[in-house]
Amino acid sequence: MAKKNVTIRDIAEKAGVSKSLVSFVMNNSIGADGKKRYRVSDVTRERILKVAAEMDYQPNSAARALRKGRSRVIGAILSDMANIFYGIIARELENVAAKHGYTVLFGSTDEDPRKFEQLVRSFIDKDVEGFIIVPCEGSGPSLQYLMKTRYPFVVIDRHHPDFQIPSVLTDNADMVDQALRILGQQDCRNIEMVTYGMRVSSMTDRENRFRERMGGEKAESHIYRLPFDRVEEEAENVANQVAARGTDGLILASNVLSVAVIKALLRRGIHPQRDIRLVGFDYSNVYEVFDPPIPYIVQPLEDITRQAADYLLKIIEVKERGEDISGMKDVSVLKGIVQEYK
Amino acid sequence: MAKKNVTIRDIAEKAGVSKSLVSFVMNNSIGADGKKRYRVSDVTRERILKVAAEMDYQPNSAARALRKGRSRVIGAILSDMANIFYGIIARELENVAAKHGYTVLFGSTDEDPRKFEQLVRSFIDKDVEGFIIVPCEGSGPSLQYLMKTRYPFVVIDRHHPDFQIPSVLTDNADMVDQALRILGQQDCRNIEMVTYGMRVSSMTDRENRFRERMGGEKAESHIYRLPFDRVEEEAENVANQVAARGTDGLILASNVLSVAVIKALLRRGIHPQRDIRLVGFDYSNVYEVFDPPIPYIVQPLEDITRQAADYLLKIIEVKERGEDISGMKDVSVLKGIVQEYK
DNA sequence: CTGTTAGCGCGTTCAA
DNA sequence: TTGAACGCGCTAACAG
Repeated sequence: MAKKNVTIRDIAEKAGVSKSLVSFVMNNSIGADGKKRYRVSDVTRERILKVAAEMDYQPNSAARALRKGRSRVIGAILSDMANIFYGIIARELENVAAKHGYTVLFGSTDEDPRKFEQLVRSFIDKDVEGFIIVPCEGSGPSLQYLMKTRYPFVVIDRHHPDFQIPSVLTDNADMVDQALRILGQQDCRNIEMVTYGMRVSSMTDRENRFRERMGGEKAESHIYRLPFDRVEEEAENVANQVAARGTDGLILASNVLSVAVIKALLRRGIHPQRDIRLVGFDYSNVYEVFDPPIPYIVQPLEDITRQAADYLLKIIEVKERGEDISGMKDVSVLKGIVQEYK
Repeated sequence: MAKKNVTIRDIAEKAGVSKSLVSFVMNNSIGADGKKRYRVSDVTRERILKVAAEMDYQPNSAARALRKGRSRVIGAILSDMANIFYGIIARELENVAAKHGYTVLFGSTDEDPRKFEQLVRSFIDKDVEGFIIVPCEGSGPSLQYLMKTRYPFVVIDRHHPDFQIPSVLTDNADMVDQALRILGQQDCRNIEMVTYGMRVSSMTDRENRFRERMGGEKAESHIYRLPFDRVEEEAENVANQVAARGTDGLILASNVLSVAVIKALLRRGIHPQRDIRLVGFDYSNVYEVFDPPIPYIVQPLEDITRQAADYLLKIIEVKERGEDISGMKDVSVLKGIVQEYK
C-alpha cells in the first residue's frame, strides 16, 4: 500500500553515512574491472552494500537519467514485430543491448510514414539515446529530422537513396543472382519475380538486378508488385498469371510474399516444385515442407543486427564525449546466405 | 555538435514568462478533454505554444518521471519475441499501450527463470509502472517478489498453480476437446499428443484433458514431451514412434512443435493428412499448405492481450490513487478459436 | 585516504 | 502569473 521506494537517502541514514558515499559505493561496486579506485574503506563499503541489499534498494533511473543525461535506452523502429523477420532482429537487438546495459523500445511502422514519425516522436519523448531503424517509404523527412538534430541512428535492411547515413545492409543484387542461378540449374525458361509495391531499396535493388539479368525493360512485365497491405488478394492474381503464362520459375522476394503466393498456387492446383520451381527470400517454415524443399536466401540478420547495434553504441559514445558525429556514416554490406538442397 | 536540448526555461525566456507558466501550458494543451481550466490568457498561451513549436521543444521525460513518479512505460516479459505467437502479442500490446500514452519494453526469457529474473530487475531498474507477463517454469519466486513489492502485473497464457494472480487465459481443456472432436470425426483410433516438457499450465492443462478423455493413466504413454531447447532432435523420435505404433491422429500442442514434427514426419515419408491426421495449436503458415489443410486451434491472442493490458492499466491507476491493489486478482478465461475446413 | 557538503539537472506544483 | 521548493542520484570541491 505505502509505496515506500527506498532511496539513496534511506540507506545513508540506516548505514549512518552520507548520501554521497552511498552513491559512490553503488557506482563503483558494479563492475570491479581493473583499477578500482574506491575512496571508501572496505568496512563501510560492506556495511552500505549490506544495508542496500537488505532494503532491496533499486536506484531510481529517472533521477540518474536526469542527472547524467543518459537513459540507457535505445529505440528500434521496425516494420512489423509480428513478422519473424523482425522478430529475429528484435531478439538479437535485445541481447546486444542487454550486454551493454541498455534496454530497447520497439515499434512497428506497418510501412506507414505517419506511424514512423509518431514512433520517432514517442521514442525521443522517452529520451532514447539512439535508434536502430528500418526506414519505410516516405520516412525521409523523419530521417532528416534525426540527422539535423544529431540523433545517433543506424539503418538496417534498406538504404535511403537520397542521403548517406550509417547503414548495415545485404547485397540484394547478389541474392538475386543466386536465385537465378538456382532456377537456371533447374532449367527454368520462364522466370518471374514477386516483390512489394512499396519502393524501398531491399525491393528495388532486387528488381533492378532481376531486370538487368533478364534483358532490361522487357523483363518489366515479369515483375509482380503486390501492395503491402493487400498481399493475400493480389497473390491470387499472381497465381492466375503464372498459370496462364506457363511460368516455370518464380522468385518470391520476401517470406510474406512466399507464403501468400504458395497458398494461392495450391488453391489453383499448381503444386510448388512439381509444377513450378520457386526460390524464396527470408526465413519461413513453409519452404521445407515441400518436396524437394524450396530453396531460399536469407540475410544474415543476426550479424546485421549485431553490427548495427555495435555501431550505434559506438556513435553514442563518441557523441557523449562531445566529439563530432557527422563523419560516422559507414555503410556495411553483407552477403546473403543461400539455403539449398543437394 | 552543441547538443543544445531545449528546456522549459529556454522557452520561458524567449516568451518572456516564467517556467511555471510554460509548464502549465504544456500540460493543459495536450488533451483538452472536458473541462479545460486553463488559468492562462489565450494570448500568452498561444505565444508560448508558438515559441515551443519554433524551438522544437521536447520535454525531458526523465525530469517529468522523476517529479511525477511515473514513467509511462510498462514491461512485457515474454518467452521468445522471434516466435510469431509472441510477436502478435507484442504488436497488440504496442497498440494498446500507445493509445494510452505508454511505451513498452519487451524481453524474452527463453523459458529460463534466470533470464526471467534478470528481466524483472532490468525493467524495474528502468522504472516500469507494471508488467505483462508470460510466466515460465521456475518463475514463482520472481512473481512472489513482484506481489510482495506491490508491483502491478497481469499474467497471460499461463497461470501459476501456487498463487492467485491477475490473469487472462484461454480454456486449454476445451481446446483439446475440440481437437479430439476433429480427429474423432475423421475416425482416428490411435490418437497421441505432443507437448513441451516444461511444466507450464498451458501444456499441463492440455495434457490433463487429453489424459482424462483418453482413459486416464494408460494414456500417459501417448503423450510426447519434448524439451523446449531440443524440439528439433526429439521430433525425430516422435516420428519414429508414430510410425511404429500406427498412430493415426496427432495433436500438436504448439506451433513450434507442429513445424518440427511435420518436418520429421515428412523426412520419414509420412505425409501429413494423407498418412496421419493432425491438429495443430497456434498460428503457423505451414498448416494451410497441406491437402486437406491441417486444422488448428488458436488462442484469441489480440483479445487476451487487450484485456490484459487494459486491466494492467486499471491496476496502475488504482495504485496511483493510493488505493489498495491487493484485491485486484481477476482471472479471465477466454475460448479458443477453431480453424477447420469443411 | 576517508568521508561530507552543496548544488545541479528539469519539469511540476503549491503557496503567494 | 510567479518564485521557490521538490524529486533523487551524481559529482566537484573540500574537510578531517
